Amino acid sequence: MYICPMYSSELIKGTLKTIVLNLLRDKGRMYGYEITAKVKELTDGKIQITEGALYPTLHSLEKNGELETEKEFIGKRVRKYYSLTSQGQETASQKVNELADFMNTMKFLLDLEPKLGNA
Amino acid sequence: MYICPMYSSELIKGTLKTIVLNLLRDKGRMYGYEITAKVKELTDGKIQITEGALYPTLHSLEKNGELETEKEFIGKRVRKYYSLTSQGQETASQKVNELADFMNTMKFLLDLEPKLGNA
DNA sequence: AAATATACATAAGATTCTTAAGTATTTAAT
DNA sequence: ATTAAATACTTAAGAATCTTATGTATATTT
Repeated sequence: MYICPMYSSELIKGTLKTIVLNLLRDKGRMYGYEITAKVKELTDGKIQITEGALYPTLHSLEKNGELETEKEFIGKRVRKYYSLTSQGQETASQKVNELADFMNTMKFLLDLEPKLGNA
Repeated sequence: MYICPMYSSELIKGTLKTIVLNLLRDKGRMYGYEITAKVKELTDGKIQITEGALYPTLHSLEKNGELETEKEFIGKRVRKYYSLTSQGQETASQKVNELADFMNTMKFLLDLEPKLGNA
């Protein structure tokens, strides 16, 4: 079995929003730094979201009405907790379903199994 | 079961080279237009590679020594057949393995199954 | 005291796609 | 016969999204 130390960045591209939305759906609310740490932990370091990728994505999702934020002070330091809006809940479901479907298609395409009818 | 008409472009990004290399490994040699048609057919139209994406990718892979070409005339029209170099064979294997590993990781991450040890 | 971890933000540059336009031959439809 | 659609390739402008780097600041560990 092939073991990959870390995935090439092209693969992460396109799945980041889905990862974030799904994690927030599961955990309720999280802050940015926590998301990077959780993804790294859950994937044994194989997916490491950089801050330069994450924060603009979070801002974009918030601007688009998928996420809402609450600020909290931990001592003197600010934390921004993100959670899904109701629209974000729907988007999360759609994105996860689409990715699951895509992965099935890719599996078929890469295995090049004989094509069966859809009946 | 969710059915997707066509995947959002972010998902295709990052998998195009892998798709092309794998198809060429399976078919021996193909020309560009044939690749777009084959992928569309195999995926029921869910993955439609545009020419603006494919041709630059083929040129890039050739420039990088993964592919080699033969020109053939069909009547007065030129066709460029692409096939894998020995380096391309290796790259194809690596890319497919990496993508398979990535999909396993993503499946785990999206299902959020309880983490099991790797022992 | 210094190094590392926590926690955010953002800008410049790279990559890779979409969209569009261009060229030209061949086949199918009217 | 003429037109439209399919075949077949190329390339450029623009958009999206990531990497890399920098900046700021607090908290914890060595």
